[in-house]
Amino acid sequence: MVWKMATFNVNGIRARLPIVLDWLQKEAPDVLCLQEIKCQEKDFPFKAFEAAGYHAAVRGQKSFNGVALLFRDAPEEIRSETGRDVIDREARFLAALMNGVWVVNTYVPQGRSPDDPAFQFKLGFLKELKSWFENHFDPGDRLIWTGDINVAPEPLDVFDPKRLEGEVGFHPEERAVLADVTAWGLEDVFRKIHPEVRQFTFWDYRLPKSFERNLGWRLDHVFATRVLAEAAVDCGVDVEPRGREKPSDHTPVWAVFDLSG
Amino acid sequence: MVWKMATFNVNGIRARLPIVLDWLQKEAPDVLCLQEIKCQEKDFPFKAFEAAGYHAAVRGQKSFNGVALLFRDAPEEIRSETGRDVIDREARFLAALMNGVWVVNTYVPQGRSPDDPAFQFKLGFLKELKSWFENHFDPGDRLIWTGDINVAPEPLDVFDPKRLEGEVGFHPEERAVLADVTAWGLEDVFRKIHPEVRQFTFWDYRLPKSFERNLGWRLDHVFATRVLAEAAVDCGVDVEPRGREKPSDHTPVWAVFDLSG
DNA sequence: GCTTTTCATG
DNA sequence: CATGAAAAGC
Repeated sequence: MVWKMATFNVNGIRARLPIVLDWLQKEAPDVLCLQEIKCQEKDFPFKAFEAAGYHAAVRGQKSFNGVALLFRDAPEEIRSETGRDVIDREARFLAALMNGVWVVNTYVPQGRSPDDPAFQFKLGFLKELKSWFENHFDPGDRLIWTGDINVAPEPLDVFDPKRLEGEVGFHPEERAVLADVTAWGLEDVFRKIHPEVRQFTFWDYRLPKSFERNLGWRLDHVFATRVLAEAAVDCGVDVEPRGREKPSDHTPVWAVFDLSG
Repeated sequence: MVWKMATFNVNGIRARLPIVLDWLQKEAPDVLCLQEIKCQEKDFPFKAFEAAGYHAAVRGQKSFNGVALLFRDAPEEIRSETGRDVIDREARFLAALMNGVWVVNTYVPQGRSPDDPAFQFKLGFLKELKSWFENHFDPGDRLIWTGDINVAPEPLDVFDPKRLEGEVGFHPEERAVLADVTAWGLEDVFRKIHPEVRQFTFWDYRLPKSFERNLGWRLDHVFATRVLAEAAVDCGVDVEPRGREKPSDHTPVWAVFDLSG
């Protein structure tokens, strides 16, 4: 069975509804992980997605954050909480077991600035996630950790690594903590398939013409346990939605896996 | 010379720009009087109108009110103040002499409720306008008073005169004051041309499906001095803009005059 | 309902 | 440069 997943930080699902619906139609993933839906469950546009053939699970919050999963086939299990302090503090986590794969969708805190308490919140979130993986899963399981991870892992993943070194999103401490999480047993699927490609997933609204000048960051990831990463057939970033009218500042990342084995 | 004027309460010119541009293209009036532009002069979209072949005069105010004139040919004179207390208090008045006709564009205060100070403000505005006409013009001049007058003159001008009797916009006191202004020497051009037609120009957003059910009011008017009213060739309400996506709650009223005589 | 301002967040 | 919220006005 060939299985396609994707992740998209939409920056407000209500504002981005036409773009997301068009993308579902065009790419027809089995699952789409959303971040920054910026609404409560009661305000989530379930109907529009039903009409497009997708069901949804939502972990909402008023105004900020919020994550969701859109899927064609009912998941076997859904988790919107880890029972831990940091991760559960805001609506940033939603996991589901679908087609035998655990899909863990996170909106990792942005971190604000390295000397802000938000930065420690970000590091704490990542550390807690690692311990949650350790306690609930085995690196031999079929598991994907995806979403807006808000960390660019390598110099190749930011538009100007010298200038951006030490900035939030490309700070050595974050990269070390991220490396520690993935060291549990996760591979960066995009990087595995495209070892040398400089491809971003986020372009800041506040930097003038950032998208036109490709001044971006690769912050949205698909990490998979080794068994799954070896089953990855393809992985890519679709830049089209970022070029449309009223785009999100992020654009979708997708991956295809052959789950036959 | 055949001359076409129109009036449109846009409820925010920035939000209504596409609708107004389409309407100018479609109807090509010589003058379009706008009300409730809801912006300061510095935020008025002059450029977009220039590109469409129209120049603008603006009496702006932050957030509320605001009136403007769009015209093809430069006016001979423009007035944005009367020098009076009530009319000049807010951005609700803009007059220009164009093609030998004085076009007086007003956004008459809505009045809020009959026991609110805003209601007296509305009555005072109308009374002051009458005295301004008396002091500056002669009923024999070519003059048009137009805009959102916020009064339905007759039972035929509201969707349910029994139910609405005494409500703001159809209160006997306002109708009396309006009748007193027009008694100076102004005719209701729409009503002169269509003596029996029940045609509204405003449908409240807050009343569910008001437009679809035609639960409206005729609040936007073209009053002309007798000489001019006799030169009126046609007058109508264009309901199309009110039926579009993201409409204003008002729709344009237009009139055509034969100015040859 | 709909548009505006101001505010908080990214 | 975006989003969403809240309040004021009609």
